[in-house]
Amino acid sequence: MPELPEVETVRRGLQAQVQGRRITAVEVGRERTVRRTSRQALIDGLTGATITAVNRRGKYLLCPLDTGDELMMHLRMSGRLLVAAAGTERPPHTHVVMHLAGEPAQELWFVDPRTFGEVVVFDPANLANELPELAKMGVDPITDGLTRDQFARLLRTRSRQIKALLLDQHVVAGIGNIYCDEALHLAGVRWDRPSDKVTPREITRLHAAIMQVLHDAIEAGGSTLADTQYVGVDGEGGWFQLHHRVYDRAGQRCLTCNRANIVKAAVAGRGTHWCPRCQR
DNA sequence: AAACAAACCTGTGCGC
DNA sequence: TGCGCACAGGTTTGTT
Repeated sequence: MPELPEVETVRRGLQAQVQGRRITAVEVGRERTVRRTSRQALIDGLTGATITAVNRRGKYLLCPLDTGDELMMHLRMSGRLLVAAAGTERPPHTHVVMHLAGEPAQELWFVDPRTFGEVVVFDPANLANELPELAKMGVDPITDGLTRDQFARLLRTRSRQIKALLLDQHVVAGIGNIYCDEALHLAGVRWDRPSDKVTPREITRLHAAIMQVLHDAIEAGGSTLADTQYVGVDGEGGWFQLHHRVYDRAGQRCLTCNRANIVKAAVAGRGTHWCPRCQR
């Protein structure tokens, strides 16, 4: 579910609501959510700690603590982070609850029906051992910045289908299925083009498309689909889904050429949407 | 090395 | 209305 724009929206919400606050108590329901370490490790690592910042790299939320450790939260497919008044009835699948010091008395909930998401406290000095995939993460177009030439080099390094390369978090961090399809359509590039055969002009267009779609989606608060799985920390959804030009529009007329219909096919198990007329 | 399938789970939407 | 199946924003792992 949540890709870079959704996670960034959550990050901003957390920054406004929980940065600088101390965690007074922690409850862990389902242990699967803290499988990277353990229930006790999370409780010990967070109780009494103050969240000093809320950062993001790709789809990873990273909160440095005043203890020197860092809190990492990943929403995967169905995770949600919600800030609510202490004592409010919790939704089903609330697996972690952090009680926050200060007024008003509030709680931070990690809610996750499919339990693919995770929450862990780690030692940033030992990143390569404790979170190896984060240590090898690629460039985040928003957090790190991504220049057109830097992007061009990433495409030339290897020959892979462009969609697979864009989705590879070790190359570019944060792009998921929705924004990948949207960016490729904006740029007029088909998903199965070999990355090293994309022309310089197309690289320029694709780079601009990625930056634009991520930027616009962040401005719109992300995409909330019909199942309302994704929402910000206040429970409000985003509205970028209203601007989707290919995602979830299979069979509908392309909004760019107004002639062909959007096609959807399963590519490596992922739904892939494109316009056969606009994308070559 | 690249491409794919399956796996991890639960909820929803669709066709019958 | 009810039932069963296909499918879903992510990532890892194993197999061609």
